[in-house]
Amino acid sequence: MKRERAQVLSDGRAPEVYRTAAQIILEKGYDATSVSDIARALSITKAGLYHYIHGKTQLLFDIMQYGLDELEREVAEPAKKIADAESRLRFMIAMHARIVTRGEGAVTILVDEARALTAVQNRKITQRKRAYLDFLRVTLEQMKAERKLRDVNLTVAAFSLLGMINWLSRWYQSNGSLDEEQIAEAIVDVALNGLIRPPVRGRRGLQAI
Amino acid sequence: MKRERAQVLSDGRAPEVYRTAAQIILEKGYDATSVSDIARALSITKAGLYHYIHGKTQLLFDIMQYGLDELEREVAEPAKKIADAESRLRFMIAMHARIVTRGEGAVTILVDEARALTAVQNRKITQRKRAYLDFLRVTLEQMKAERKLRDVNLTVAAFSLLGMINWLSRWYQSNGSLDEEQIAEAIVDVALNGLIRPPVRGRRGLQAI
DNA sequence: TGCTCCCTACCGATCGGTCGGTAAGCAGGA
DNA sequence: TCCTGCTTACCGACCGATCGGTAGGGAGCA
Repeated sequence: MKRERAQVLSDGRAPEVYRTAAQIILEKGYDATSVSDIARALSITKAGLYHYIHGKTQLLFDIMQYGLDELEREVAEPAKKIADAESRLRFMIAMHARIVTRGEGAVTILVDEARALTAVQNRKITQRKRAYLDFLRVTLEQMKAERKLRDVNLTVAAFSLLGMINWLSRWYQSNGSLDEEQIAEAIVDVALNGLIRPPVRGRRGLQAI
Repeated sequence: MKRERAQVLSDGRAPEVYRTAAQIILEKGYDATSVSDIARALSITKAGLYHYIHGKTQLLFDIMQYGLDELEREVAEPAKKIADAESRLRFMIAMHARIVTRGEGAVTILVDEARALTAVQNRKITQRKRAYLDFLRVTLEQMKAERKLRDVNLTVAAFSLLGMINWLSRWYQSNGSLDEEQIAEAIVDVALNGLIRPPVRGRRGLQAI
């Protein structure tokens, strides 16, 4: 009888369930989030929530897999179509940063909550993470071969990039003075060109002559 | 009568308690660490541990305060004696990175577990964190005034530095191929000079004439 | 009828924390 | 030297609360 609150063209609440769970875990952290918290946010009971999920760690695992799906779909796959290594790197940094600032949560959860997984789950996630890191490294190696890179340690370089990007989730606020696009550009700029002016090799004015 | 197991010049186990707690929280995360876990590692009971601590969150708070003490004592205070802004920045990045790779835990816990604090505790910690960030910013501003900085957003710059440094705790392994000193130098180099070669402004050889 | 979706009611385990109590040591007066 | 008084450093037992998870049932739609 009651037809109120009818889901328009609903094909089930499953997506809503996972989106909501990701949001709450993003805010409070996985351990501090109880299954009841998630259920409450969905206005159902805990037992009702278990209709959609298969355990708390499985839920976390699924969210992380989705985060990796996002990275592959929106960063890695499109990047593979960019032949020039430097352009590809710029794209990857900017796009990855955009996903983090977008604030959907899955990618941030992916990097912050790995400890809560079971050993088996962790192995699968770590493997996919490594593939992403390797792809980033390959791009850096290609740039090195093209003599476009300074003489930097590639491991430090790759992790520094990821550090800058992942750290975004700790300080970026969507209502702040910088929008997502400015942040993405600024991060690319800082990562590639560094903070200080390159030492001047000859005066600029003279060179212009 | 029994004199065995005499603590040589012991002034109590309190330091050991806090060091051990920090190590375990660093490994497992605050929420996943139970008070019993810490007690077990110290070979005392939970009730016995409560002789030394005043609650779980107070323990976390104290560890974080110690982390901030470390940063102030080993980074900020010495840095204040360095007049040149660029030298000061290099010192701060390198020293901060060394504290993280040293692996004592307090500084890493400081940045990773803020959510678990009470509102009052969080305010105090946040205030001290902000003071550290402001000091970093002032140094960047000074460099900007000296025209030593490229035209970068200072907020993005400061947080990118912290991101690179704090991310170290996620990937640095003390038995890896890079030692703490190499990492510190590499991070400074990447942060200040970036990844790519500066665009060549006129050929070197010609300029030498 | 069977399936989806959600409920009430409940479980065992574990959590942070507290209780009363105690063994050992030390300081000082007689 | 022995006794008293107090402190430090712990322990076993227990508490209420909360956790993740489950059994079984019911309403509504196909």
